[in-house]
Amino acid sequence: MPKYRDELDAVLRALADPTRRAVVERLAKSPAVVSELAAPFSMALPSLMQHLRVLENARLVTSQKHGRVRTMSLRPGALDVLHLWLGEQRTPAAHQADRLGIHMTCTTPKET
Amino acid sequence: MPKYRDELDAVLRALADPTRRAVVERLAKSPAVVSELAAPFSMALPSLMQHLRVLENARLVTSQKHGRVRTMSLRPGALDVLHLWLGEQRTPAAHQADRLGIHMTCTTPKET
DNA sequence: GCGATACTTAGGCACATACCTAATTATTCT
DNA sequence: AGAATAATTAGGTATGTGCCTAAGTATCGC
Repeated sequence: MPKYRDELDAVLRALADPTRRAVVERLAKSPAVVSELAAPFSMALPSLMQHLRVLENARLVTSQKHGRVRTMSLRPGALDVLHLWLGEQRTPAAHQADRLGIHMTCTTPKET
Repeated sequence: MPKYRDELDAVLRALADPTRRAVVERLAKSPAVVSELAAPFSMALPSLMQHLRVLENARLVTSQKHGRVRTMSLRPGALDVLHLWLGEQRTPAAHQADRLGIHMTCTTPKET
């Protein structure tokens, strides 16, 4: 039961950094190897690696190494825990907001 | 345009802390005054105030002072930006599911 | 085998964050 | 007015985070 909280905490902490969020955004499109992920950033490789480790510890991404190349992927359902929490927060206030016609961008998916 | 990113960044950073998240959870139920919010925590008041300031800067909450009492409320739609981002990160599989009208809401992600 | 490639490990520095106590301000109560 | 209450400001510490360089390990291609 407190597992959910820990999971959520790790996920939010991981996503609180712009670099890591950018990595997640990139991986949402498709898996990529470490050097691919590193390319867009003007950051030393070990620094990026550290971010990748954080993402992996938060179980947002997984990786597997083939030869000397490590491929990272976004874990399917990795963000579910966040969705769940968000859902819980839209209790009375959200309902009120809905009533008042204040926009609540619910689970309306976007096309890319 | 980069406003969205900044906003998202502030929100995620604010939510990355368990104390602040607990405050948000509390405020999702109803507005509350500072001392009410502080009560559940074994934390000095100024420490909690700092968290409240972070939440306010992230525009997750608003406050107004009447006399010597400050009442904090969750800003309606405060979490929309997160919802929006989350929607964008849905994996290709999720996009497909959306198209098909399958709702992939998580309940309890347990097993690995 | 040998150099190039793709990470990985180790160690270190600077600044941010989360907490504290003590003192202050501004209201409200008696 | 004077004491109690609610919040705020000021200032300090300890740990965490994000970044770096330098050096190491393990493959791959010739």
